Amino acid sequence: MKSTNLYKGSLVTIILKLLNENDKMYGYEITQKVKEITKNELQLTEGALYPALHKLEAQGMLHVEISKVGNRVRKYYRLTEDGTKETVAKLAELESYIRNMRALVNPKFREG
Amino acid sequence: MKSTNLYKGSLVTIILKLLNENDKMYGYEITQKVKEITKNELQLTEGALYPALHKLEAQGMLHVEISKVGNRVRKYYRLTEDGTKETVAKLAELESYIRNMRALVNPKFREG
DNA sequence: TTTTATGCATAATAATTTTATGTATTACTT
DNA sequence: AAGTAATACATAAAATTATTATGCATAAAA
Repeated sequence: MKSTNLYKGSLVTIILKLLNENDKMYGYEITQKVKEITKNELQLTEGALYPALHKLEAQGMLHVEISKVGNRVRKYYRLTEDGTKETVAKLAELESYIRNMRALVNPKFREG
Repeated sequence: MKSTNLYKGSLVTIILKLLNENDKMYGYEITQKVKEITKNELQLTEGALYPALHKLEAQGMLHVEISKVGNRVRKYYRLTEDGTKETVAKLAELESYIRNMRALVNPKFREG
């Protein structure tokens, strides 16, 4: 992740949501998708991405499927059932975070 | 900071914005203000807050003014000029972050 | 009078990410 | 044909940030 330090803690949410939307993806593909969607504003670093994928897999959130394209190895990741549940939870957390930050930063968003 | 790990990296933004809005505040007051605004959803931990205030002071973003209320010491923090500039920058970063996260998480927010 | 609230502080630990590497295949350019 | 850029994985050391656990002390409330 290369950008502001605000993105700290957002990596898992991003990975889960993209997998939720795209069925299966491999690591490099995720980095490219993020660059594309954010118009180069956010670049996932490999040193953050791969350990995060491995951890999610170890936690049973993702299932891996190794594929070979020519002589090159690809690891396709897919959400498990638990991963899908976790995605929902993470998205709710993000909405809550955004709501709270908006309230903190903009008095207009503070309700009585 | 006690909540999701999404808040990692947001502490400085929160502190600067509250000081920008309230002219001067002391540490404990900041924790209470955050609780109030977020309706207890976000609790700043002292172990995070005080070191952050000290660091911002060392960086020249904040100016301290010690005050005594009864026998109790309070440290009022106030933005310096640099601190005010930094606040503007941090708020812009937050908006950018929210925009990017919305795009990542909600296809509706992706523009061509 | 004892608990809760106010008010500061720091140190050890944990978690997450950056930076720096490393390996290897494939495509593009000159 | 050779060199560079892109694709694709991986990990380890260092840095950053926050949590947890303390510690001290005053003031208010039960």
